[in-house]
Amino acid sequence: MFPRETDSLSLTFAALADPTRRAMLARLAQGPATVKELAEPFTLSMPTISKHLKVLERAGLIQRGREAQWRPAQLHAAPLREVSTWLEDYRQHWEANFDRLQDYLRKIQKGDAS
Amino acid sequence: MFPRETDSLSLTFAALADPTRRAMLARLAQGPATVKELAEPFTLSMPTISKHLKVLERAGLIQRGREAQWRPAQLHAAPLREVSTWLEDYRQHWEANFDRLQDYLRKIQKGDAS
DNA sequence: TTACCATTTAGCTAACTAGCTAAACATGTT
DNA sequence: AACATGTTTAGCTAGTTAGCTAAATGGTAA
Repeated sequence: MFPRETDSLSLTFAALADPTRRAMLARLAQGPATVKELAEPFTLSMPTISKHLKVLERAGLIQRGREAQWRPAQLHAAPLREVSTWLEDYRQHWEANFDRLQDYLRKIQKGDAS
Repeated sequence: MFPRETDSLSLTFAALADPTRRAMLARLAQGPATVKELAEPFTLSMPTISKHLKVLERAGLIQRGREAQWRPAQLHAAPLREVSTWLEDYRQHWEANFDRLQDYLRKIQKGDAS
């Protein structure tokens, strides 16, 4: 009904929410690759691969070049820094038994001294 | 056509790919809250809020309790640790001009000495 | 029991996504 | 010019998502 969210973080998270695309990024972390090279590990059709690349490109996670009939892709990790920054606010919540500590604090706050 | 991905990381990223849900997590980082409290900052209907909570719960990002007619939610940050671990492999790619360095390395590798 | 408050379920719509095949486009080779 | 290779576009289908309203459920309080 309403246009879907297009804020940068949402675009990035959505792009990362697919194992095929994450595998592509992992490959590109090793260096640039052509579409054919990126498609090689999968049983997907080329158009499907092409679409995945579009999603990554729209999220700013890859940049594409032109070399003869090839359209090499390379990783552009800047959006991942945003993700990392976002995550930092939650680090204390997952580190070192924090959840159990929280539970304890909540319990004593309710007056349960056991 | 095929069932959609259900691996843990994909579920987590998909849950995070929505600003409403991220705002809910930010609120829950301050402590548990009821559905009504979580809904308060938004103009969304209660059923819509309820659905967002389901998505967060399915991703394991929140846990829910029962207290009389309330169903309080609390943050469960464990899945975010997975995200953090996944991200680490890419840290070098976004840090300190790394992209520009990569460009330079690629250029000299192609024999362009300029 | 009735009323009220918090929350979820049912059922709908519009938009988006991931996949496909077939066809088109782009570039280099013969 | 014709061909081969790499990649994208067009157009389809099935399934998912985010929103809504109306109705049902669960629990407390009169």
